[in-house]
Amino acid sequence: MEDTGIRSVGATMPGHLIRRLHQLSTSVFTQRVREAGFDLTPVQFIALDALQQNPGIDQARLAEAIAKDRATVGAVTDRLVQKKLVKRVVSPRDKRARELTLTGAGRATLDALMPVVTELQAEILPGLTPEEYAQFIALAAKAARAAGPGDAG
Amino acid sequence: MEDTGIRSVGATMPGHLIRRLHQLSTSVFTQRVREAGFDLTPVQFIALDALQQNPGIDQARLAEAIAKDRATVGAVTDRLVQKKLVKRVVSPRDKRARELTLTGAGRATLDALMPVVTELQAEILPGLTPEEYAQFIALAAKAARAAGPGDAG
DNA sequence: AGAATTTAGTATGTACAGATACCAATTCCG
DNA sequence: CGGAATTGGTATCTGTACATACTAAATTCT
Repeated sequence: MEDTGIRSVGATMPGHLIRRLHQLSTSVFTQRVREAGFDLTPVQFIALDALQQNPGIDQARLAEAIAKDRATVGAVTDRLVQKKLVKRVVSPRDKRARELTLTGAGRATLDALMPVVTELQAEILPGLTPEEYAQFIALAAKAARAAGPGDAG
Repeated sequence: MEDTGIRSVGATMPGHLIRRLHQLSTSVFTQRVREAGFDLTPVQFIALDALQQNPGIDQARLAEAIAKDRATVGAVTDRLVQKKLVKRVVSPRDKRARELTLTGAGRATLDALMPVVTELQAEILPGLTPEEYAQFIALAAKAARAAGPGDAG
């Protein structure tokens, strides 16, 4: 790669840095998961994880757990149902709600992917020492916690 | 908000934390900018900033500067041209390329927004002390630099 | 010069992500 | 109990974001 003289932008802007890390994280995840023989996005994975930890919750509850809005979760759920990783049934207690559970395939996918995802996490923040990595996680978690669960809507 | 017993997910996963911060950052930016009387997304702002620093570059060069792919930059540029913040002309040297420059309105928008954006940055990482904030920026910048400019495409 | 490769931009398709609006079902409250 | 407010889900719209594939133009290599 030759030097084009183009200066990259936003090197000290937190928003831009976070956006960069976000796309890096997504691309590493998608690539490694595909190499493992699966076709699953980060959000789909997080949703499966949330459903394993909270079986039978409805879409609004899932949205809360993974910090997305209802419309997004509806679309993500559509894809997971279509891939037969999640079962969606109308709640007998509340006809508006749809209760979500992992299918056998969903559980199997999550089990197979968990070690892959654990291993890929270091790649998401390349060039950091283990101490720096831990520090970054701690700071990010603190900021995310301070932001609260309901801020993004 | 009452406790529903739903556990949130991914509290130690860097990818999920980064995704959370990304949405927080976007929502803070959009809200503050709208309050200032403008209708501009974070990516559109970064693009304007890049064009001010590198007037006359083409879309591929802009994509490189802001770390997006050509297709995305094409769409973003469409909107900036439509808003009359950017002028797009076919390069006389290379008939494939389109040279981009800020219009007067583009420069004015950038000037008006710069202090707003500077001020809003602290809000993107709430609950961090100034030292922690600086630390986070340093770590994020280090990781982004290690990732390299061409990794996400 | 001519063929092969690379590069710029666009088109299309998929997938988040939030805003808004809407319907249906439920809960709240008088 | 019955009207009002809330809640769950969907539909639509805008805007990233990337993959792939395609055209046209430029560059490279023989």
